[in-house]
Amino acid sequence: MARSQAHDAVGGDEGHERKADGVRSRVRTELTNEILTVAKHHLATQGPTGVALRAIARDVGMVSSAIYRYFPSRDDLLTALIVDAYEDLADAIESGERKPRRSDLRARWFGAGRALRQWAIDHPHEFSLIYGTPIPGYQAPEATIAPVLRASDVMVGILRDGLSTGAIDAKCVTLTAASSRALAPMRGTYPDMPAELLARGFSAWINLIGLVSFELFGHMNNVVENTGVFFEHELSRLAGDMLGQPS
Amino acid sequence: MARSQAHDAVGGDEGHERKADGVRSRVRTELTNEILTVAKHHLATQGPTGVALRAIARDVGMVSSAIYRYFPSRDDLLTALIVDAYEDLADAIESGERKPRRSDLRARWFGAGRALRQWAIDHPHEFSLIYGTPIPGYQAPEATIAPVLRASDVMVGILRDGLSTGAIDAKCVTLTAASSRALAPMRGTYPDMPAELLARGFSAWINLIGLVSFELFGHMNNVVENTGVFFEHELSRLAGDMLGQPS
DNA sequence: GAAAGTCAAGAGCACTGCTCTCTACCACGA
DNA sequence: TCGTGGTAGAGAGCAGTGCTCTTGACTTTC
Repeated sequence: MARSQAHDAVGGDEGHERKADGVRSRVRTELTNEILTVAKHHLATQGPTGVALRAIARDVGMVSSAIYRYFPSRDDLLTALIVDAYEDLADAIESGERKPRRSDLRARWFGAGRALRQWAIDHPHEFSLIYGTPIPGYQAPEATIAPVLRASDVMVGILRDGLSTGAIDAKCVTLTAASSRALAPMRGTYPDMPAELLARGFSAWINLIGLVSFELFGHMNNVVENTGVFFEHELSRLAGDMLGQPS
Repeated sequence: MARSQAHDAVGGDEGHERKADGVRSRVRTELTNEILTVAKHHLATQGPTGVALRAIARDVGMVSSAIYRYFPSRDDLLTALIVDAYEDLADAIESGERKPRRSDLRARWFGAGRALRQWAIDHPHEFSLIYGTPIPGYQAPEATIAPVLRASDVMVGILRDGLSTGAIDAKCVTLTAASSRALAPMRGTYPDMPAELLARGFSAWINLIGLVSFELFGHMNNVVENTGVFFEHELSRLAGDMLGQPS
């Protein structure tokens, strides 16, 4: 839930935290939590423009300048919300993929995909914060790496299981030497996986996010009538590409 | 370039334009153009937040309230910029697809895809305005339908030519009855095309936009080293899916 | 030439992020 | 136990935003 990170971001020198929790620091984290909760509510109801320090301060019951004791700038507050959203999304995907029995790779893929779409529909502003236009001055903090990996771990996990049981053919896609080289960072993250399969998985992931973005951002108007059905169709197509055709 | 639309949006009752161009209306369109030019410059250099009526008015050399004579609100100005961006993008894709000889479907697809990516890289804020997070209160005006169709016409054109020469197998993808029904609006736009092929083409288009978004929005950091090479790889994969493997 | 319509200008409202100073207060060390 | 230093919130203020309304000048039309 990223609260501790937000706290650290303000506190700065950890030398003061060795004494653990005095009364003061406890009140501090409590207030930090309250600010974040109110900010999350504003984000969910009014979007990013609704995350205004003054408005949040009004709701929390303190003066606007006091907020700066907890978050040095509005961007820092938004960053905390972004980290929160990443964690939330990872939770949703993980729980969606965990429901089917482990041997049914296709069901696990569908579970993860559906969870992603449903979360995006339920939290449009949070999804936009992650996969929409980035905030101007902002660049992804370190804290987002972990939850991003959690989501990709789920997807790679499906492929890995399919590979070990022989359900997936690693050579399903051809990859030129240059393309393989281009994927070096990802191959470093999952050194046990064949590059071909990683490439295919990343493609599918991009496709998935693209699908949800298209739907959420209104680019399916006048094109697709029933976006849910179309999403299922695409999910099935991608499953076929990665895991082979259904039995 | 959407200037005339923007003008109409303000003028409102067309009954006054029958007398064609008096001195006054000519000055008016000239000023409208200047405002839009300045706004485009601000958008390109500082992003959407830089499109501030007061700042634009300062550059144009008039008082802020005067802008409202030409654009009733900031959203209307942004809408004009969005329409402009759509037209610009359609221009780029069309010219990119038109370079190779007509019989080389694969080259035409690559030309269109590369043009899309290059335009997005050259105009990141304009791309974000179109395919990024939508503006809160905003919904796509009628004027965007035409340029969107221009882009999709290019893609469908490639598929149509491949179909007529027999290079493409229409039955390359299976489509359930429900999926076919879900695509009713698109099928209405291109009644001569088989639904299977339209579905495949739309998928590829979503994939393309997703790829460019991922790259532009920084989601390929720590994953892909050479995004250009990866994009070519994906372009090739999508071409294989739609047009068959290269000779 | 007078009436009608159009326009820029200016003041003003309600916001925004952010900085600065000032004064309480609380926890800690001597 | 009493100072003292760091932390807290409060308030004023700056520069900017979108937007509205009124006022006076101008152009077009009859």
